[in-house]
Amino acid sequence: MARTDPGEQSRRRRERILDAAFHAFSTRGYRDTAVDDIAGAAETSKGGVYFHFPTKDAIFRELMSTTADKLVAKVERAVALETEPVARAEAALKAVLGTFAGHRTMARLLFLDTVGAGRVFQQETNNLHDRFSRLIQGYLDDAVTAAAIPPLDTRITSIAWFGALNELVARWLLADQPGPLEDAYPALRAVLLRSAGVPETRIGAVPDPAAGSLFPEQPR
Amino acid sequence: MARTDPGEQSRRRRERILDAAFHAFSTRGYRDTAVDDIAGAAETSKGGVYFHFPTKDAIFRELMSTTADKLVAKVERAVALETEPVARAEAALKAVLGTFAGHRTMARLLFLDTVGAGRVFQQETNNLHDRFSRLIQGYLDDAVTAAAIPPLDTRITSIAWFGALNELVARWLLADQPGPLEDAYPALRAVLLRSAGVPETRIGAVPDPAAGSLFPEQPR
Amino acid sequence: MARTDPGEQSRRRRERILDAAFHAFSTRGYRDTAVDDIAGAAETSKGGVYFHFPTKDAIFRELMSTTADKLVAKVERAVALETEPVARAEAALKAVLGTFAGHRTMARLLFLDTVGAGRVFQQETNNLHDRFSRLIQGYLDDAVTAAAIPPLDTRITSIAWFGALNELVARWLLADQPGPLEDAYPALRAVLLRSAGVPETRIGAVPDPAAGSLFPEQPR
Amino acid sequence: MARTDPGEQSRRRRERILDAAFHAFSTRGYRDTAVDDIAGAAETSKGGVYFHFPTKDAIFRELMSTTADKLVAKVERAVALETEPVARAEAALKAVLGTFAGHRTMARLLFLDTVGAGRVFQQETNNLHDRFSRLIQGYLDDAVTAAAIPPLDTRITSIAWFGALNELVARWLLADQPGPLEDAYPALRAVLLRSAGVPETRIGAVPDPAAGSLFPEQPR
DNA sequence: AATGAATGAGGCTTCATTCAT
DNA sequence: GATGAATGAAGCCTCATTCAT
Repeated sequence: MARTDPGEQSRRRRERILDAAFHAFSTRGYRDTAVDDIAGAAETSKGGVYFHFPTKDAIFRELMSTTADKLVAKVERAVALETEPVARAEAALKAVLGTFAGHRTMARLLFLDTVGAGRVFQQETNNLHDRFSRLIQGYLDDAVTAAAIPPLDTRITSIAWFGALNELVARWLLADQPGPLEDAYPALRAVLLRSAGVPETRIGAVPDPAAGSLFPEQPR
Repeated sequence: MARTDPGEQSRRRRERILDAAFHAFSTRGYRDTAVDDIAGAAETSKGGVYFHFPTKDAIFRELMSTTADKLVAKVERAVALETEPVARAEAALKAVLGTFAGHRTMARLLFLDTVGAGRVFQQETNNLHDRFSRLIQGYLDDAVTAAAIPPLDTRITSIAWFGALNELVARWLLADQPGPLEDAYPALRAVLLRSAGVPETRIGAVPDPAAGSLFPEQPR
Repeated sequence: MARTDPGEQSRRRRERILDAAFHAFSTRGYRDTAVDDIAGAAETSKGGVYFHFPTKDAIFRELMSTTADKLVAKVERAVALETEPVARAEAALKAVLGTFAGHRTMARLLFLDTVGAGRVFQQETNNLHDRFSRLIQGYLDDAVTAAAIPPLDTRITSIAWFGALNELVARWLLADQPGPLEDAYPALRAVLLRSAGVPETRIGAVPDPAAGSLFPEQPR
Repeated sequence: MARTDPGEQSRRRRERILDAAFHAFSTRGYRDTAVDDIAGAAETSKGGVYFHFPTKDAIFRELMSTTADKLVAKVERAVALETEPVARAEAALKAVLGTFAGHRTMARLLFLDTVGAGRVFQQETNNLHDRFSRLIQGYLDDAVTAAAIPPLDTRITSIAWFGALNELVARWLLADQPGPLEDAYPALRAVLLRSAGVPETRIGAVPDPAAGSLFPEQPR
């Protein structure tokens, strides 16, 4: 009689809660999001939320890790299309930037609120950042091995890359009326490739962006 | 005959409160620090805190801005000792890293908890990061003008620099048993200078650090 | 099969809170009643109170208006039983006095604490008093139209009536060991009817009260 | 050397505090006036206030009684100028109304905030109202004795008079844009004299006021 | 599975009063 | 006499979590 498995509906409800939480956390931050808000947005009740998740922070944690999973997968798919080491690094960079450009709230969740959630989540944050920087480090190591770039401290370099990316996205998120995030790509690419010692010839010319397009100067 | 000005003691108490708040915010974060905690640590009462400050976030704001002031002043003093553009940038970098190395909690306050404080402070955070990245941008612009480095997008580059620095410090703060922060300096210096197009000859050789000294691999 | 509607119990609890608040406000006044007191008296918790009402003053407001509603309804029912204008006015008077006599605390809430609640409620108070005096004014206007009383300033007269009533009740409330409130009815009736120009013959003889029965002289 | 008695200055300061308190209590009410507010307005410090008065409510009490004293004295002076009983009552009425008309804040203090101050002051209020109604009662008793009015329950009547007066003043205070209080005098006089059985001939014609002049109907 | 109601610890802020200087 | 600083008891409200139905 049932058109859907038993449990199918439950799974759907669970998903609705996650979506609602995702949106709420991204918008208002962890501390400023009440479980009631999530329940309301998911069109269920507080009790309903607690049926599917043991605590508020379990929701947050799950969101953090699945979101990161998605992003990592996306990066890996993009990287797999390239073979040349530097091109692979570029692909990773582009994938990340492109994803955030299209999913402002995802960026917000991953990059802005991790600490905001409080000390409980610092380990979580640590893991997340670690995961990403090690992903980058892997590509850099490959490039070193392939002699595409000189030997260098790939640990520090990958941290620097990730930090640079992070900061750029964060500032873009907080800016009043930012231009498209992708506008920053050429300049960022140049900065990062240079920092890893990629030869200038490989980098090529950097097109001059419409000055100030990404972060218009606000009169203030 | 009074050994202390009138108000001298009051000022001292105010300072004690700020110190206590500084430590508490740095350790536990804004949201997880109760005014009672601050009062207790400052050996006064809640009412005493409220005599000196109108609200909890006024304390936070004052701390943020004076701490930033101190750091900026320190950087400017260090930079003033150098004349050659790249050397100036290096001095700035070293000053920041050195300061944080010696004041772990200051770093924590400025770099980790800004967002944690909640959306009220995002503007504050924005200002802070902006201030620092523009400081860096100034030095980069000078270097471009002096032809010490090729023309480049100094806005993006300075954001990248700040982000790289930020991330490095943050990871150092969150690491379990990190080595001295200064150990990271040579590698970071190389990465950043390269990213700005400083010629390889000017950068010189990067000493090989004791592998993994800064972030010892944790079995996990 | 449930013996009680869903929500029935909730409504009961809500009512219990209102009752408790009513009693507390009437006894100690708005400012001197803590939400904790209300919760305690309603055998629930502070949180329970806040589940049913958004703020403390929402409770007060609801109490004010429903109490006034009840009283107005009572007066209107009593008045409807009479047709002759002066008799209607008398009925109204008697209904109010009788209600207060039986519900000391209701009187207290409506008449003593309105201002005590603070300036926020002055508008509320204004409305309440206005409502009552206009009710009276209506009856007086009818009486004028029916030529039962001479033309007069019914606005001022109704205010005077309400004030007289108010003061009498207030003094009765505050007196140490007052006699029954109804004892004051004959004299008050005479005073008010006379004030509206009702002919002496219609008023009739005023029975001599046991001297001082309402407000026994206190040695002091 | 001193041009003023010792203590003269102190007395002046005390007076300044009372004035400031008077204004503050009248404007914001007892509970919403902080001792700091009083100190500030009196251009002294909190400690200064506590040098002159033991507690906040002592200030209030003193203000209440001296203000009442002044008003009583004024009434008695006005009454003393008349000999005929009804005229004396009229004089009292006129004096009170006239005083309030000129001292809106005094009225506010005496009539609006007495209960607002909380239960501590209910006795105080009781005394105040009692004092006034007995003053009136005295004049009514004289009038009865002089056979200017028929025998009646002067206690209840005086309470009614006071209540009527009180309510009229209160509504005038709370009205948005009330006309001059004195405009209400003729009608109020008529109401009250009639209520005490003063013959219609003695009352005379009541001039028709500009309709609604005292309480303009507000569209709402 | 879901709901709404209840709980109670904890947070920020206010303010009358006290007191050392 | 006066001042500013300090105290601490309340007060209102929020919210993660639990639970009976």
